[in-house]
Amino acid sequence: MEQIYFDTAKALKAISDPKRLKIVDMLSCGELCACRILDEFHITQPTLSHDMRVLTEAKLVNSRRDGKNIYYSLHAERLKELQEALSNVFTSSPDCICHRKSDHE
Amino acid sequence: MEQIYFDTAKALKAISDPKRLKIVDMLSCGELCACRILDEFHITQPTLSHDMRVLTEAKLVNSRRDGKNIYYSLHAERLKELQEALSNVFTSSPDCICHRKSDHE
DNA sequence: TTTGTCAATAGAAATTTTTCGATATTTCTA
DNA sequence: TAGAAATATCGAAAAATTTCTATTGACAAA
Repeated sequence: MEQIYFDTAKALKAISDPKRLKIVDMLSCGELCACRILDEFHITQPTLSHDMRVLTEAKLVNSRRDGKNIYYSLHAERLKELQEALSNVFTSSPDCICHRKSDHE
Repeated sequence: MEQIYFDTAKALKAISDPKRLKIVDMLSCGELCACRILDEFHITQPTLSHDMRVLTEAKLVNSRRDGKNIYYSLHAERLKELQEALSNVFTSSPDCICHRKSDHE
């Protein structure tokens, strides 16, 4: 199977959770520190840390340290790539598998 | 937490799998029967049946019976809605949570 | 350099997801 | 109507995810 399906699925999995989706939404207005994000949820600090790791490992979110705080922001380019990948999947393409012959036709 | 995050996350979860993402890609060229889809993967028939149920329950895919076969097709409107929901999440909005005051500011 | 604050990691329990073999259901055809 | 073909459902095992408590690590301020 083509790599693009694995890469796209991994990014989608990272945001296929209401909490992480809301975090991305929050970050869309600009960077926020972990403690600020934590305020919005009824979860423990390690749980948020895990969620942020999922988002950063999927390259959807950047992080930087400023003193004691970690600030998170969206990886805009990567998000755009994800949207484009989705558009490609959702719309017909000439080299689509379904244009090949099969025994069922 | 807002309902839109749950609804969107559920749809995303349905396609956050390389196999199901490829199935959507295949369907983007037009409807296909289950047996035709099964040909493309090294999985058993019950496994595909489960995957198709996930996609149809997320309303991303329609199904219809024609004789012995079940034909699947994309639910174009719903896919469009998903893309729009994602765009909203990815871009800044005036009522974003991060515009509210907090103790950290 | 000690102490307090913020975030990451370790380890574990609970839940969800994936995937299978076996079986049931639906429909066509002989 | 009996058998074959396509798909769905059941029940279970394995793997992945979620989320916690406890602890560690990084940094700043006193």
